[in-house]
Amino acid sequence: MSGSSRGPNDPGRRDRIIEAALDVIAEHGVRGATQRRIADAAGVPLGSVTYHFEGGQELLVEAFTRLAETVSARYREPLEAAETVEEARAAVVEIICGGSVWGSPRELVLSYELYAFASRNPALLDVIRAWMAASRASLSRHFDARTARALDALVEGLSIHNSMDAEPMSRQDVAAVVRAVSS
Amino acid sequence: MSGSSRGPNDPGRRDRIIEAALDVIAEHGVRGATQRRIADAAGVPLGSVTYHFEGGQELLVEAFTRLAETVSARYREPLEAAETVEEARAAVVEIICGGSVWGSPRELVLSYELYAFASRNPALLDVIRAWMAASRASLSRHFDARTARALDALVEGLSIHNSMDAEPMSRQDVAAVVRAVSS
Amino acid sequence: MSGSSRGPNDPGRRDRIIEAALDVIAEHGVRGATQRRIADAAGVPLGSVTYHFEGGQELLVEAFTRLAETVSARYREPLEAAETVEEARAAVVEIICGGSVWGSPRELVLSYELYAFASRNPALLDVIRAWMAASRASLSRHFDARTARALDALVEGLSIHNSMDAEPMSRQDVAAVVRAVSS
Amino acid sequence: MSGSSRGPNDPGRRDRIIEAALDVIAEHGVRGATQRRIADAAGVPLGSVTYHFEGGQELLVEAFTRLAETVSARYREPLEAAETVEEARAAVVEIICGGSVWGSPRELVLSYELYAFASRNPALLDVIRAWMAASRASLSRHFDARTARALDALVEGLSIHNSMDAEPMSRQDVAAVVRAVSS
DNA sequence: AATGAATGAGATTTCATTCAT
DNA sequence: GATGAATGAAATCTCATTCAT
Repeated sequence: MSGSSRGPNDPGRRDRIIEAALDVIAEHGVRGATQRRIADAAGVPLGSVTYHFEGGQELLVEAFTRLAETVSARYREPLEAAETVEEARAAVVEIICGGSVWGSPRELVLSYELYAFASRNPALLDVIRAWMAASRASLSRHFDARTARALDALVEGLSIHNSMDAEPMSRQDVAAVVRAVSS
Repeated sequence: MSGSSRGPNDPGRRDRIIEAALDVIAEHGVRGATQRRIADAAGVPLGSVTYHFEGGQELLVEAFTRLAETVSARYREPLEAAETVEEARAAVVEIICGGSVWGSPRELVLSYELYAFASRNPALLDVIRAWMAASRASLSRHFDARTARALDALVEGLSIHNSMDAEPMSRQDVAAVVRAVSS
Repeated sequence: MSGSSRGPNDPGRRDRIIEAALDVIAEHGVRGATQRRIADAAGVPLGSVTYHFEGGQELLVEAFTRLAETVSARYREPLEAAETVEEARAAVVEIICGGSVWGSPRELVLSYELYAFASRNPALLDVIRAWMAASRASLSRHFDARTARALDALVEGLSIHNSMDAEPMSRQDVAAVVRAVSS
Repeated sequence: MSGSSRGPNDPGRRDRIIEAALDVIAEHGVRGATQRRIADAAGVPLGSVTYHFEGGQELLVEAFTRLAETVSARYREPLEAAETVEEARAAVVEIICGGSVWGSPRELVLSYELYAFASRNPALLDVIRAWMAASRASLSRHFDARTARALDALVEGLSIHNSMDAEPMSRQDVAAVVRAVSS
């Protein structure tokens, strides 16, 4: 009975492949995210990728879905913790300036890849819409619908520009803009 | 004798290939932008692509550079035409809601691909920075630096979200947000 | 059920490709030794060549290494069989004139290709040096070091010239020269 | 009348291409001797190579023919200058050990390429035979036919081995072998 | 005569997928 | 269930040659 052949010997493997896929996409882009590279990054044999995922498309969809969920969760937390409008504004500033949501350039780069990829993939477009809806729902606990939407867009735009600018906008200026939009 | 479009004399060919590359990227993504597809889209033989461009990377860089210049120009025009702050605000609203800058989903999709691609290509990062600087310069004719930056980010964020939302933010609401940020 | 030569189980395939490579080099030169031709000669699909060898360079190096080992072994045998100096001289003459070492023009032609190729490949230069050292070691069982070296060079030079001359040097004359060098 | 279009503007160009071809073969092998590389090495446009030579084969044949003539001439001179047998022996030793004939590894490497290439090119085989005949004729002024042939082979073999050995045979030893063969 | 542009053929390489075990 | 071997398709790249000027 030693070494049973029933059941997965490595239950976390599927997850590891998904995480590795995101790493590879961040480093090489969707274009360079070949199954072999993903397998290497995950430390599993190539056949394992084909075994766990029916084609490369499926793996990409799952990876991006996970990305959206992860980032979305990190977005929601500080907003749900806020109890006053003032705290909510501070949370928005933190999301834009702090490293808590877009922890590293990694997530932001991945989001560009996601947007590009989702343009041709309806399933992922739905994932993005759900993500956006969740973000706005969190904001709506503190702001009216239109302001929530505007703040959400502001987070998006400032995050992108800050990541590309030589010097990002100061936290103080971000706070001023957030206040202007939300009052 | 009337200018055949083939043979040794086709001075616009290089340009046509670049335009075709953008079309193919918009339709199939950077991942699907193979040289053969680009050649077919441009109506030139495959060898012509490798003749005019030293490898696929160079072609992508040139194509994205052209994209940035084109979109940047379309962004600048309405702002430079504006003569009062009020007109400038209207121009910003038009850029976000109208079809003049992001004429079609095409340009927006291409910009996602560009952001993703530029993350791994310093030369293109510089192109993007120049684009952003030009946009802000146009805005700075009417607004102070911080506001210019904020509006630029707002354009980015709202454009993206509007393109993905089932129903985009109304022009009226956009105008309200623009006014809030710029006063 | 009788061992099909295809499918996932063909352990000799790597070897067959190497042999085929030597055949193709002999017939078409290193210049004409394309992977497709080698694959055809080995009776395997093209993909199989790239699967077993990391690039064409590796295949060439392995093929030439095998050539050196094969020819070297054939060189050594008659010399190790010899028990007297007289028999050793006869063995040298046999190596030069008989078909035992340079069985066919094939091996000699291959050795030109090897020398040319090794000029730009340190690993193969080492293989050749080992080959030469082995040859001299065999000769040194019967002759002093300097004579061994001279005889080895003589074998080389006469083999080459005989293969290109319209009429090779007679066995009798070869024997005389060998005697002159080794006394 | 300035810049007449009649007649070749650059009469030495054909020669320069041939020399460049030998340089490229020495550096990259016949396999790497592409017309583009040769054109670059000669400092002429690519079209010029096709213009002066009907196909790459012709260029290679001419280049190797020139090589044979050049090396052959350098071989002949010291032997024709010799007036006694003793001087002739010294000349042979000089050919093997000195840098006068195989001035650099370049010529020797080129000769491997030539031998390999000539195996599949009858015209070049004739060039090699003529070269060998000329060498022997020079030697025959001082030695009998059989000895001439043996010395010629010895030159070949020792040159090759010396070029590959970590340490070449000493001039003194070479002289002893030459004497042994030629007495 | 001479050449740069152009192109088709083909060589190399990469890749997703299949399959036997 | 899991995987290494294997392969065909296709993408990239190289090259000799052709052609209009």
